Amino acid sequence: MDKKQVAEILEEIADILELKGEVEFKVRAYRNAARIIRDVKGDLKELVDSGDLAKIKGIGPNLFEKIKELVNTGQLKYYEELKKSIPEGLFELLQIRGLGPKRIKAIYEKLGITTLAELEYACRENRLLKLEGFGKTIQDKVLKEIERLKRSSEYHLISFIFPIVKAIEDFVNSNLDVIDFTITGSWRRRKEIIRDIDVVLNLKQKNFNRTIEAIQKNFPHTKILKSDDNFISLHSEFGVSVDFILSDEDYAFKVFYTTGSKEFLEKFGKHIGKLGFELKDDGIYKNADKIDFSNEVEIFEKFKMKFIPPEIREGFDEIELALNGEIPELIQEKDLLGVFHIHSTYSDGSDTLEDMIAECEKLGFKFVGISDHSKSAYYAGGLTEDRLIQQWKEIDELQKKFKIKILKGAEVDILPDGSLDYSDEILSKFDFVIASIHSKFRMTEEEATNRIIKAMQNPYVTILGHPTGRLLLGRDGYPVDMKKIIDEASKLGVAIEFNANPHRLDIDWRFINYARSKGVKISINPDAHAIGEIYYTILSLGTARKGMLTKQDVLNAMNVSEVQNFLKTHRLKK
DNA sequence: GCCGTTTTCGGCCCGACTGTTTTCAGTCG
Repeated sequence: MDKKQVAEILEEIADILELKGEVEFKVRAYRNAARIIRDVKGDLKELVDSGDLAKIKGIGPNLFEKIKELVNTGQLKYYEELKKSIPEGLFELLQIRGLGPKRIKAIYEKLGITTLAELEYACRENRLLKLEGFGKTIQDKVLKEIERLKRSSEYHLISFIFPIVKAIEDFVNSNLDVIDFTITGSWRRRKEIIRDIDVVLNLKQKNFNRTIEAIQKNFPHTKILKSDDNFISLHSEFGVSVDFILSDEDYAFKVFYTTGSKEFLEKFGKHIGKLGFELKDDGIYKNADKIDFSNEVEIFEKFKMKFIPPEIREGFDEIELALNGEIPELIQEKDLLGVFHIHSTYSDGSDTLEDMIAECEKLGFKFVGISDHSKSAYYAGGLTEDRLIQQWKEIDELQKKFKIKILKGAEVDILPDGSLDYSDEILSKFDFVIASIHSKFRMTEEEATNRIIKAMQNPYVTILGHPTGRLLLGRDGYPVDMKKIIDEASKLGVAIEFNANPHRLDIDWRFINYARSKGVKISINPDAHAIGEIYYTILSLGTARKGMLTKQDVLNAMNVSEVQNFLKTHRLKK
């Protein structure tokens, strides 16, 4: 182990000690030692062997022994033990400028936050404001910093990719002379997390150099990673890799092929192989002849398949369905008639009830379901019964002002024993109730599943909120037997939320098709804490479509009277 | 953690800056 590596470990020990609240002078001793090791002249191993290292001011007996162990064995027991004593994710938080060990310690101890994604989510819910010594400025700064850090990591949330996609579309439209272009890859398939962006270009003049020039002119901080005659890969200043794929007559094929997924293409290739065709990475062949396609639909038609929407090209049973003409009509933006799961300043939202409602009306929705947190969610300023009554009064007043139908609801905490955070008497007064878990995540699968099922059995619960509690790129959800929960929801007539917040996208789309096969309604909910978040409903629709959702499967694709009817009969049923 | 010694434990760098709070705490360099 060389000087640099040893110094880094000593620094890390100092970080951990600081996070653990050790006396600052001990921490300083480690930092000091790290600097000494980094700067010391001569070979470190010789200095250890001769004992000369111990003579340097700042290296006492204790540090000398630790450095000796590192140099000789390549590891350090003390360090390994120390690392285990705090959550790994806390190290990431140290990268945030403006957050030192003291503040991270507070965030960890008071809010239980251990990862960047959790911290970001907490900021968006204004939970940092609740901590002593924290204010809006720090919270905003933290958010900005997290945004920066996220750019350097490998995978990205769709809310991060979306504006980049927009920027690329604008760039292509105004700078390149194209016949057509498509952003393909996992973005087109609306995967829940995305690594890079693929753009297939069909240029009027196949001028490769001019394309590169235009890119460099518009994005001066962009680095071209590699390029050849029909491929430009760059690390964009957005912090994500973008590949431009230049096409010719093979535009349709390239769109098809780069959309993927790998699993879908494999199955597709296997199928057409049986028919005497071959799928290669540059085209579809019959014997030695490449087949021309003028658009993607033709590719499917050629093999007697119904068009498979990109979102469901994941290598499950979509090819069989397409061959049988059984691809369902997937839900579209225009089908969404309302939104549930809207927070306001009554609990942890940033915008007032009136502003949230006004925005929903502006977006063309016919109904809006208000659902602030329940009383136990103290971290989110959950509503006591008194405040609830106040909110209902305000809603009644606002209803006179707005055309959009306002539904009174709540996001009620499912307590650890599966009971709910309001009495049945209170619950009966809501138009709808979303039940979600926000506390005590550490459970076995059986415990979590039973906790949720018990909550769903309450006659007033209409929607199960974010069923696993996962935060994408942040933390795994609590383990649940999702099929069992869906079966139970089916029996009880409870709808399940597809939480459209890009951090969640929970229920996972992989279970949606099963839910719809059981007749369980899915509610596509923005879980909005600010007016700008209501659009999550639209942004995440594509990921919901991956579960083959149709209009008939979606609770908020019903009109107002249908929804009211659903809510009413649901209670009678139980 | 280390240092320095009045050899047994008290002291260990600090000012600028920022944000929160209204006199101070935390971070950074």
